[in-house]
Amino acid sequence: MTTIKLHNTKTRKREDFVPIDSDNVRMYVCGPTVYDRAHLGNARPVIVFDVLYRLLRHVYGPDHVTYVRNFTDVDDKINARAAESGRSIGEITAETTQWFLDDMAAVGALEPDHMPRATAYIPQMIEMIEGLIAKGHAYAAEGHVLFAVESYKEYGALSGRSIDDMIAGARVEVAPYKRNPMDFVLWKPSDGDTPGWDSPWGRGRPGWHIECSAMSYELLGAHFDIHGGGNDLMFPHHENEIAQSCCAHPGAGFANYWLHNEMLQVEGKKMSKSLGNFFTVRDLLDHGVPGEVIRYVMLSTHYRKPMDWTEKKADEAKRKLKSWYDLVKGVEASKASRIIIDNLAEDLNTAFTLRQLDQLAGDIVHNDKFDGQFEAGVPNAPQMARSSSELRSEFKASLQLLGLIGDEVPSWSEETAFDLSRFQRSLEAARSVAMQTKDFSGVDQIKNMLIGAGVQVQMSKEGVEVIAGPNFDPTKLEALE
RNA sequence: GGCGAGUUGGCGGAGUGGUUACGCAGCGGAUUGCAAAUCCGUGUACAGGAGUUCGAUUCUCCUACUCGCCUCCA
Repeated sequence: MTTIKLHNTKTRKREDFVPIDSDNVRMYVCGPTVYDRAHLGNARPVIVFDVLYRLLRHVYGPDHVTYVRNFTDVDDKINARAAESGRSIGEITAETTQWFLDDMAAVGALEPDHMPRATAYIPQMIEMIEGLIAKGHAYAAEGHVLFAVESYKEYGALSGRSIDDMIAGARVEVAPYKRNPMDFVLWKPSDGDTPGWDSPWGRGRPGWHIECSAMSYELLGAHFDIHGGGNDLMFPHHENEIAQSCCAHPGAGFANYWLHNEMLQVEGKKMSKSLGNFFTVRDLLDHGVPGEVIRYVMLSTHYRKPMDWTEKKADEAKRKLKSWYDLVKGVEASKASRIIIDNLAEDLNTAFTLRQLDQLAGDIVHNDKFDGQFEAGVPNAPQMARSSSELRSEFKASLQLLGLIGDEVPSWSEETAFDLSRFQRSLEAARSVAMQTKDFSGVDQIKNMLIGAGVQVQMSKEGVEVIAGPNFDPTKLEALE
């Protein structure tokens, strides 16, 4: 069996992944707060952990992996959005949740086995909070319930901070009811305009971190294998999750492996609303960047390195994917290549995996030249180790494992339906005349106009081929008529 | 201020204690009326300094620089 190696943030080392129960490998990834379209940065953890999910399923079997990714549908950002738009909270979260699912499906992400919504787990959160109070890890004050960070001596271990360090440069909300400035909210009171639930501390709503602790416990238990998310969540979110979960279920262990993806940048700069280089996955899709291209670009950088989104990368990815898809049209997938699995098992080395795929593609092209010739008795033909069709099936399965293709080649990669045949005929006619007269000026004129319209013109001894290129513009051809 | 990641050829981006992935671009060639496409060939790069070592781009330390998180945001 393949040994997967993962970089564990908890130990800051690359470790062999050993599941608690190989019949049920359990992974929790922090999902979105549903108040708006997912931006490109949101897609990175989704794609990264989707690759891990696919790899785990491949290694342990599809029925032996449980992947949970939540929707946080109670949050002050949502409340603010509702207030400013006049729409109901339920309407906003339902719409945004569906957007997220649609957009993530477009970038090839499988749906997790469970996608719990925070509002469906309020009783479990209240129960957990009550338990924390009972054990002396939390206290109620002025309608709030706060987690007492000093009650948990491991607090800060994941992100490598001490409570004292953090207080020094603290940007924490100072509140008179906090025993320690780092104490964070488990429950807070709601007024008449904010959503709230009845609780032992009055009508209120949960703080940001408790939902993940409650839902992971409910769906995966007190001890599970992998917990993932963006590295911006490391502190405070994951730190607080650990504090809550480990104090609520002492000795259980919570998550064994913590994985964090690095942040995304755009053209070398941080993507942020204030810098104006902020865009959503939907923006890209609507501007003709296919989901597979987004995915390819994401996978071309290792997940623990900052990834720079550039248009150039997207263009290159598109070209590369097109050439790959050409090789697997109508091909039935077999088993993914060993070398692809092995590279993914090395802490998800997707960048190297893409290079290996390209190698496979090259092998297929090379193989095609001699395929079957030896068997057919062609003189001097080399015997190929494997047939081209075998290689293609393996290649397709490898692409599928990475989520870069489904059953069919994506339609965007097919050529334009625009009929170019009459241009081809006139070019052919002009060329055959020119071959006699040796005056190619007329041929070149037609050719250049076609090229100007984004058409790829290929002339050889066998004939003339015209193919719509990536920047094909039919309107420019009309001037030719 | 605290925490963390990184610095590899024109660009992107792997990897390794000793034999210089790979992609794109470029260059040379084959091919072509010319091109395109394709194919063949071609690149001695690892921030700076010190140390460990027979030998370091790869390990250790220091310096410089870049980036991110601790705020909206993953």
